[in-house]
This record gives sequence, C-alpha cells and structure tokens, in this order.
Amino acid sequence: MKLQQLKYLLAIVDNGLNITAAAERLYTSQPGVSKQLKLLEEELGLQLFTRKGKSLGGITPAGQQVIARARVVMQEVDNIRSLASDYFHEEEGTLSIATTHTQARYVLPEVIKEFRSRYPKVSLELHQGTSEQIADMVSANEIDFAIATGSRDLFSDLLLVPSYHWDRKILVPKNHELTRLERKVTLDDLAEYPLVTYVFSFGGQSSLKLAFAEKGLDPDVVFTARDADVIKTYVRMGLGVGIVASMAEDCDDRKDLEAIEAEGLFPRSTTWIGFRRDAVLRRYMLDFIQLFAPHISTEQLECTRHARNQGDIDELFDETALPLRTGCSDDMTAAA
Amino acid sequence: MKLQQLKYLLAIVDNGLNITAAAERLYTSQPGVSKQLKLLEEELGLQLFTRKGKSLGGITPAGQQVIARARVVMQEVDNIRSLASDYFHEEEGTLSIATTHTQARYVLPEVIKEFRSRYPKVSLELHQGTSEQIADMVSANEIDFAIATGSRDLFSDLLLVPSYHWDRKILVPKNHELTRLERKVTLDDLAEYPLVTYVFSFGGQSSLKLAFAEKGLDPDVVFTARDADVIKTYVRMGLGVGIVASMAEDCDDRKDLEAIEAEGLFPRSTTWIGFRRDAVLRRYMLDFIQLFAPHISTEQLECTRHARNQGDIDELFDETALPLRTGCSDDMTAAA
DNA sequence: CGCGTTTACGTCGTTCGTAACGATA
DNA sequence: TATCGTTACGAACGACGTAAACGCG
Repeated sequence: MKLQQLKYLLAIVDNGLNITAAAERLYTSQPGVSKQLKLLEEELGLQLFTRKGKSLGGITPAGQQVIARARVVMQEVDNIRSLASDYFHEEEGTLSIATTHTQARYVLPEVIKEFRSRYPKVSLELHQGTSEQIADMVSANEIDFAIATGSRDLFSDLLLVPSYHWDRKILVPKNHELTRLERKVTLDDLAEYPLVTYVFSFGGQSSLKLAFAEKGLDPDVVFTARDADVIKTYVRMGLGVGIVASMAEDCDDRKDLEAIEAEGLFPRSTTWIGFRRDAVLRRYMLDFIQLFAPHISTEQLECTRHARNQGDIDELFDETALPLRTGCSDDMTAAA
Repeated sequence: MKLQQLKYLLAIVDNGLNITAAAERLYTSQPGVSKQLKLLEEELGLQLFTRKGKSLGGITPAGQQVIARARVVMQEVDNIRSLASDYFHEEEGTLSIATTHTQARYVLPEVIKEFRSRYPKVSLELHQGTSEQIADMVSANEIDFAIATGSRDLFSDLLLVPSYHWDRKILVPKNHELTRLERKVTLDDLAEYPLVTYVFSFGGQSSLKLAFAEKGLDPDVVFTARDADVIKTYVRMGLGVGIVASMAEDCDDRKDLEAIEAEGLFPRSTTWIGFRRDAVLRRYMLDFIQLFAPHISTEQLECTRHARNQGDIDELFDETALPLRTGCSDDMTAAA
C-alpha cells in the first residue's frame, strides 16, 4: 500500500468517481490513476467500487470504510507536513476561518487587523455563512477554525473553546418611547412593538423565541434579516424595534439610533472558537486564538493543543468566568 | 513522503535509535534505512534526531511530534488492511487480550472455549498482568482488548464497555466461627480476624481499604497475594479469612472451604472490556465482546463500533442495569 | 461515434543490496 | 579494533506517459 494510492483513491471519490477528472486534478495521466486503483484493490483483495461496465458505478460498503480510514491517513500526513513547516517557516502558511456575520462584521476585524500585522505572510481566508453552512465547511475539511455562537451539537467533531459571552441590545430610533421609560425595559414592553431581528432567532428553538414564549408572549416580528446591518436599516426606517447582538452596535449608530441594554432579558449567548480534534495547531493559530479570546492563558492554550475530547476543554475553562463583550460603548474595556 | 519512510522511522525509534537493529527487524539493509531517514528529514526540512557524531543521540521535539503522527498513520494503514481481511477472511486473524488474574482464571475460560469453537482459525493471545501492566501493553499497541475492573483512569485512551458487576465473597475453612453467625457478617466482624486478600486491594485508594476506613476500622491484613488461588491456599492453612472476588469461588472449593456472600459490605465492582478508540473491530472481535458481555444487544454493539469517545459509550449502556456475576453457586443463572 | 477505462510498452526515476569508507569509543 | 552510520554503484523494480484497443451509451 502506498500513500499515493490512498491519495488517488480519495481524488477519485472527490471527483464523482470519475477517474479522468481525478487524474487531471492530480496533474497526472489517467491510466496511472486507473492502475494504482487496481493495484490497491488487488492488494486489499476487495472491490472498493462497483463497476458499471468499465466505469465506476458506486462505492462498496468496504470501500466506504477504507475511504474513511484513508482520509485519516492523509489528514495525518498533512499534519506531519504542517508540523514541519511550523518549525521551519514559523511565519508562513494559511489560516481559513468560517464564521457568522456578526463575528465577521463586528468582532473579527480588530482581531484580524492585529493578526495580519503580526503574521503578514500568513494568507487568511474568511468564509461567512450560517451555522449549518459552517458545519458543512468543517466536515469538508476546508476550515482551520470555526467561530460561532451556541449550536454546539452541530459541531461535535470539533473541540470548542468558549471565548466570550454577550447579551442583546435593543435598537430604536432616537427619542423612541422606550428610551423614555423610567424603569428597565421588560419583555412585556417589547412585545408591544413590532420587532426586527435575526432570521435564526425565530427559527428552531432559539433562545429569543423561548424567552418570549416562557412569559406567554407572542411578539409581533415584522421583519427578520440575516445580519445586523439590514436590521438597523429597517429600524432607522421606523419599521420596528431591533434586537441585535451587543457587539453589533457601532459608535456611528449613535448618530441616529439609541441602544438599550437588554442584559438579563434574554439568556446570555456564548461564542466559541473550534478546530478539528486532530488538527495541528500551528504557532500562528494559537496566537490567533489568543487574540480572539485574550482571557486564555498561555498554559491553557498549551493544554488545549493536546486535548483529545471536549471534556478536556471543558475542564480547562470555567464557562461562567468568560469575559462579556458589548458593543461600541465599552469595547475598549471589554478587550482589556 | 512515503509510508515506508514512516515505517522505518518508527522502527528506528522502537529499536533504541539503532539503525542497524531497525534494519534487521525490517528485514532490509541498513544503508537503505539510513537513506530513507535522511530523505524524510530532507523533505520535512528538519532534524528528527539529534546526532552524536554519526550515531543518533536523541529525538528532537519536532521529531517527537512527527513520530506521534506517524504512529497514527501506520495504525490507520493497519486498520485498512485489517478491514480488508475482515471482508475476505472473516474467520481468520489474531485476537490479543490483556487481563487480570481473576478474569483470566475464572471468567474467560468459558468465554474463550466458546470463542475458539466458533473461530478456530483465529489465533488467541492472552496476556496476564496488573492493571498497570495492562495499561502499558495497551499503550505499546500490542493489545486488541483489555479487560479489567475499576481503574478507568488508567485507560483513558480506550473505550470501555461495562460488562458486569461483582461483589466479594468471604472464604473461610469449613465450620469456621463466621459461618455459625445467626446474622449477616459485618465489617466489624471481619476486622476481628486476620485477613488474607489481594495485594492491590490494600494499596492505593482501594475500595476495600476505604470500606474499612470509613467505619474507623483498621483490619489486620496478614497476607496479600496477587491471585485468588494463593489466597485460598492460605485460607485452607488457617492463616486467616479470605476476601476474594465472587467469581473466584470454584465449586471444587466447597470440599474444604465455605463462602459467605459479602454483598453490601463493600462497594460493587464493575468489570469492563476496552479497546482502542480508532481500532477496527472485526466481526470476530464483536462476537467476542458479545460472548463476554451477553447482555449487550447487537444494535448496541454496532453503535459501539462507531463510538468516538467514552461519552458515546456511557450513553449507550446503563451502568446500573449490568448483570451481576457470582461464583460457583449460580454461574449458570448469571450467564443466562 | 464520443466518452471513459483498460491494456501495452518504452522511458525514467527510485529502491535495494553489496561493498567499501569514515567516524567514534 | 569493534561498532555503527554514510557513501558509492550496479541491478531490479515500479511509476509515469503515450498510444492504441475496448466497451458502453
């Protein structure tokens, strides 16, 4: 058995069982790929693919298992290479991050700015998507880091490092009635107004939806959007009261919007950064984690590097002691 | 990078950094091994070993990491081969089990007898040792199954399937005073007599030791042995009262010994069977597990096969619902 | 007849073993 | 001088690419 045979095998699978396409992707000749597959099947003594005439028809059950193992092998081989370049070219490499809009727009810019200045030679890829899309990217193995909030069960194959908590803010146009309340805003107050918030906040068993439901309230959600910028636009138009992540309040917004802290109204959210269990964490990746979640000590980070399952991580970090991230008002203090 | 290079690398490490010895073990020439190591180091661009003159002196930190990854790679490659033979030679292979004396002597014989008749072509290896020795064998990767009791923390790299509970029995010569008690034997009763029991039962924080300590008792342990046969011998000699695992009571013992159930006196022990997280479980291995722990359903077993961490297993099995295994008296009913 | 795979074959690079050399204790 | 690793070289093997044949729609 050769590494090349496993590589060819995976290429065939990843190119829709088309050997010709696989060969092109591998910059080699098609008969070569064909032959190596045949050799591999002969050595293992089993068919990895079913044949439709001469073409490959499908994957046999045995093939499925072999392919899964082969992926692990190639993954680890890549890890070895990665390890090696970490020692040799500490400052070079790539870092691909998949995350949601809120993180990409309001949290990561600072982090990435700092990271880029420290590692100018590392090429960064930022992929934005919903939690589900991020999960897909993760399983397609294209991603070094996933950053998201909640939905831990979507990412059971990653190790998740809790990074910070955040609350919601209520956004209203200047001089809105809600800003003139003498007391704290309650859910009942909110339910009086048309609401504008995130799409996913009202799909599934979202915490926002639940918070209202628990009080027996049925709020009037007039508009849902995928990101806070759109929500703000509609709040400015007077379409309704916005509920957004605290981080989503820009200082610029203060010109025409007012933000009301919704601390305590809704359950607190936890944003985490996750990576594949068996990935090699290069120096610059560890530094990225620390930039993103500065409360993590260097020792914790070192332990994280060798953690093998989520339990190890959970022991390491006290969920309740995470920093709280807010928007414009006190970004600086939160970062300190 | 070639698989052979990784294989050679591991052989060098496993032969005390002696290239000549590694070459012999690999049935190849020494210059070949030397050269492949050099090629690997060149490709990775780093030294895997420090050199003392021309000889290898030690492993560099980078080397340590590469070696660890290389082991995973070779493991998975073996798994692929194993997978293949499972489809082709369902009935052939090897099964090596590491276990303690109690299991090897009193529990496994029946299981293995049945297994051998079902899979006569599978060659069995049974290794006996203390928990620590078993753990060593496991990390040396020589073992398919480990079977032991308690000490789960020694085996954090294995997936452990709880198999059965057992209590202790008190062994005394025929007509011993303790057999004439009208009531149940208590710890206080036991503490009146010289005791003979397992070595490890009184080392560390063993449950036996703790049970006495909790009552403020300081029993007089006159003799400790590694196995129940030795303990029985000394009980027969009248040296003291024996405390052994329930399974350790042979029907033959009834000729000159009497057994008193110690149910409730000491905490119940749980025996498990464990295997490496990423091992391929071949058909006959699954059958072995089921012979050893017949309460496991075929579906549970199938899930077990794909479990990735101990949590998955714990969810699958209700620890409290395990069968209770006893000695001679009702072996048959326990097995049913 | 086009598409994709297999077979056939010549070329080139790699591995392997033997033998000679070098360094270390 | 014995042990262990490196260098050198010829033989054998295996991988690759081109060209041609085959089978299926």
